[in-house]
Amino acid sequence: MAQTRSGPVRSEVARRSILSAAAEIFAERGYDHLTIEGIAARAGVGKQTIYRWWPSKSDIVAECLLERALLPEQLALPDTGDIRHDLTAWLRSIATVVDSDSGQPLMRSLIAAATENADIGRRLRDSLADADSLAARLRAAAGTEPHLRPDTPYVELAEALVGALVLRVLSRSPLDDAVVDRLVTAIVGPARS
Amino acid sequence: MAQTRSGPVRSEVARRSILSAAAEIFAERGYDHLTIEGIAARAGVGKQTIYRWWPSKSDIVAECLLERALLPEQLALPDTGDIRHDLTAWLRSIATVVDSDSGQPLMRSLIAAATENADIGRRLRDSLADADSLAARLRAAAGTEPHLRPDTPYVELAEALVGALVLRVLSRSPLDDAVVDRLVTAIVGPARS
Amino acid sequence: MAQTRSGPVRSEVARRSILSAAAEIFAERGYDHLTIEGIAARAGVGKQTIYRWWPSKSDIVAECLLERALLPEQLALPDTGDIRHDLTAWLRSIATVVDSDSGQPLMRSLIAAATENADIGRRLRDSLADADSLAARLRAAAGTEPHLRPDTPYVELAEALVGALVLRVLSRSPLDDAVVDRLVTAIVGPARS
Amino acid sequence: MAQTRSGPVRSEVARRSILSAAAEIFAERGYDHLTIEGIAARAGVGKQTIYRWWPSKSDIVAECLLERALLPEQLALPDTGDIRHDLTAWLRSIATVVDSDSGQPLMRSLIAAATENADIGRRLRDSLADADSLAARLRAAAGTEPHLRPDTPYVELAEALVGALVLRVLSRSPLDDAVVDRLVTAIVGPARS
DNA sequence: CAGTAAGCGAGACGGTACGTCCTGTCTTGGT
DNA sequence: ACCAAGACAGGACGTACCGTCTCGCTTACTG
Repeated sequence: MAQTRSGPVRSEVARRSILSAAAEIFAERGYDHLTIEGIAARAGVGKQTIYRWWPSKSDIVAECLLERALLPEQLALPDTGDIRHDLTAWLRSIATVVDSDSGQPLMRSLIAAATENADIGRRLRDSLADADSLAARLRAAAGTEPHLRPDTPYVELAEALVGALVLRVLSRSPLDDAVVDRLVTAIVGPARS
Repeated sequence: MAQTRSGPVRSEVARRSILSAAAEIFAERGYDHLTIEGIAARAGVGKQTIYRWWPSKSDIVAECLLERALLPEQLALPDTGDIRHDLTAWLRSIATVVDSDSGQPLMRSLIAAATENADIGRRLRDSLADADSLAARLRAAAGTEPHLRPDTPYVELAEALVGALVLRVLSRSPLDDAVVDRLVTAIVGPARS
Repeated sequence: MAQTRSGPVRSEVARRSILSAAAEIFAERGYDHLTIEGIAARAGVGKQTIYRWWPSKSDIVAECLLERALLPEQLALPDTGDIRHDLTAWLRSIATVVDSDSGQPLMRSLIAAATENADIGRRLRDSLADADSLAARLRAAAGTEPHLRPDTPYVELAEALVGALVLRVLSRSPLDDAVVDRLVTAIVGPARS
Repeated sequence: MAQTRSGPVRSEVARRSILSAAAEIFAERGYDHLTIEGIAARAGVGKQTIYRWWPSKSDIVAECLLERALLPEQLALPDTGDIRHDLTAWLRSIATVVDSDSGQPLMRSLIAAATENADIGRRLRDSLADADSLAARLRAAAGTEPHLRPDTPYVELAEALVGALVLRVLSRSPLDDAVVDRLVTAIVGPARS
């Protein structure tokens, strides 16, 4: 049986204050204006309490993502049975988030954080394109879409779609409806006439 | 007639020293260890000379990219006529660069720089997927690959491929041969039996 | 001929602000509440400007002493020709300073600073017992005081007197008139009947 | 009748570990590198155990002095009947301690501690010049030394001698044989021809 | 001989200050 | 006018300690 040390235990209050403060500052001012001192001040916490539990600010951001404190929730891929329609709707809802005044910097901040922290990178990929949603839907559509076949590498295809979004964020290209349509076409093939 | 200003003009020597110094430090230590003071010191230049001509360090990096001082050159898409073979070869040569010890951090640094500077983001996209190479080759292959049709949105397809690479870099996923094959399949369709 | 470097020169304004701020805080709160950050804040100066010119806070205090920013001025040994009377008057004026509410901590702070910085120690000794005043007066009195002879080691005798003061400060013993008289007697011998 | 509390009494083991650890660190690294956390760690003791029994680190040092854990023992004033010889021998033995590599910092550390704690100051004075040794010997010599008379204020004279030592430590002046001789002469008068 | 209250080790906590690094602006003297 | 050099005010870094506060344990007195 494991020997547990005695003494005080990690303060859940402090932990949550830190994550909330970090998420707030991140959303308000972006990743590179997110500082340990700022988090500590807003959370009402000593810096050491942060350094005790997280090795770097990117790890705090990663934990914020885990706690769903950073990204809006309405990004789930809908399921009407029509993959083309669902993808279009999903990309458009993403577009409204990403192309908003606050969304662009937020996404860029997330990508910046991902360059320092692999977990954030993976979460960025998975939270959009995880096996249970995007790739799975693509596989499920193999029967109805001639462009998609049973041996299509769905995971890579999903990744490519998400990657296209990332690239548009990085190049500040707008994600308007025409682009959404072309992206859907590029991935699932042209619409049947 | 306009009064032309007197005094010396911009020193080309200083400009090139600065870009070289920046490129070296960037390659050696990454974007976030790249500092104005470090550049000035290595370039043997006053800080003011840097601030006089560039508004931020990301703009210096952007100009380094323009001068081809940062990225290796062998990334041109080959052209044997076989799009599938060419893409595979191209991706593998990218993989050797990107999966090397120095390549991973360098790519992540570039992405980090892109989050601060739209030009870098665009250049990242275009230098890999510009209209004259990747997208053009995809369009040209429309005749031979059944998966690619005249109305396929090549630009977005090319972007998706590059985006997939970016996403793999961010998530530190290796880019081995099997992944390359699947990516090619995802983009240009399954190989004909 | 010496090659002088170009570039900006040390700011006299900053230097004086720092010394004033340090002297104020020292007088108000004592040596161990004197912090580099506190000095910088009150002086309206960056910390680096302090560290650029002084290796430690004790050196700032030493320079304050040099600039006569710390100790009151009325401590000069009077000269009426009567060494016994002059010493008594001088010690009493020191006593009023040292035994005041602010004087005790101030002297202790100076001693604390002296433990970190030999210059302060020497200045503490000399500013009270330097060759031109105390020791010189003792020597000059050799003719009139039987206790003092030409071969009396005046410097050490002066040092012993000052040392007695330091020791009283360290032990928080009051320096009342009776003690002053006994000290004078101990140093220059009993009064002639 | 008072309600006597129950529970364990103060741990003598802990008390001694703390004092030993404090004395060791004090001797090795000086008063300002002596920290409560360092003492606790070396003593294998919780910080609270220290704070429970001592209000500040200077009080720990004071108690170390009481337990004779800090100062070497050989500083007793010898007694051969010849006050001049005894004083000289005593001062020289102090000089070998004080002018050694470790002695100088140790004495300065003690003085630093004394600035925070009156007990240490008094002990510094008394442990060298207490009524039963130095002052008493001076009084006893009143018969044989013409410089010393029955009404000489011995206590202050002893204090002055010790103070001279303190001042030399503060100003980092060496305490060589010539200085010792002059100090003795200053205190007990010139040697008889 | 339980109950219970204090001492103990460990160490998390909110803080303060440290000394360093870098930012972007400015000043100086040289070319 | 431009440059190399670098001082300046300021902000953040990551570390060291402070003194207080839990924790779970052991110990010794008390009813």
